Amino acid sequence: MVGRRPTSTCCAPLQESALTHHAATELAAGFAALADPARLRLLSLIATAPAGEACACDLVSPIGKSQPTVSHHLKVLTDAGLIHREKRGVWAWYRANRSRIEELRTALG
Amino acid sequence: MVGRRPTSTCCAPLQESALTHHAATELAAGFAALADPARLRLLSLIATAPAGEACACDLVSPIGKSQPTVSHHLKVLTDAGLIHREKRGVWAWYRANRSRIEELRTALG
DNA sequence: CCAAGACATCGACAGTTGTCAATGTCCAAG
DNA sequence: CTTGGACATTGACAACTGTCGATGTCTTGG
Repeated sequence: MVGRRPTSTCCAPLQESALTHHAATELAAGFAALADPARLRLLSLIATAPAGEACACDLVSPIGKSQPTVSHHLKVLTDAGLIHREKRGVWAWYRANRSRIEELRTALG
Repeated sequence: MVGRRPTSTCCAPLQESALTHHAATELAAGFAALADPARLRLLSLIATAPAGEACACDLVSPIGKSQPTVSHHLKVLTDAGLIHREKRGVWAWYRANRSRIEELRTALG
């Protein structure tokens, strides 16, 4: 009953085979980024934004937290690979990384 | 815009509409339970166990943590609704709550 | 009733995390 | 060059989390 999993992507669905220590760590990091209400709302705001991208300047007031705090959460999401940041002029534009989200979704399959 | 979310489940997919504060909090609690390698491995061990259930006595050594620590993680998963606990005699048997897992999976859709 | 085993709970401690005010950095407009 | 605005980074602090040893609570077998 040792693990037999395709190391192709990050990890096989939870309900198909037991996770290795490494795969579990990788997955947990992803879910940790989702484990905060403010970040979930940021991600949903970005994912549902027109043209698929949102300016940081439009993300502060809806969240109801300070600008540094929102900036921090955006960094956490970025580091986890869930969103992508692009600086254009003075503004920072964010878009959702659908494949990374799908990766985590698949793990729950 | 407080809106129509299907009160049947917890919340609409992230990429379809912005999350309310309440829905985000509810979802975040679920993902927080998944945000630890040990808990992900426990969940995968339980979900892939024969007959769909696993005895706590078989979950300690694979995880490589102490018995109280494993017990703690099982409680976190239980409180988050991801697994269900049933005491039979001296042993505690756990089974995965597929619908709760599916709920979180749907949110990532 | 007693002893042993399975599991949960407690208490303590270190490490991590969310938050904000203050400050830094970069860009654009004058 | 100077100013103002948009974000990021830093520092500090309280709150939370993972971990373990010790201990408590049941249940079963004798």
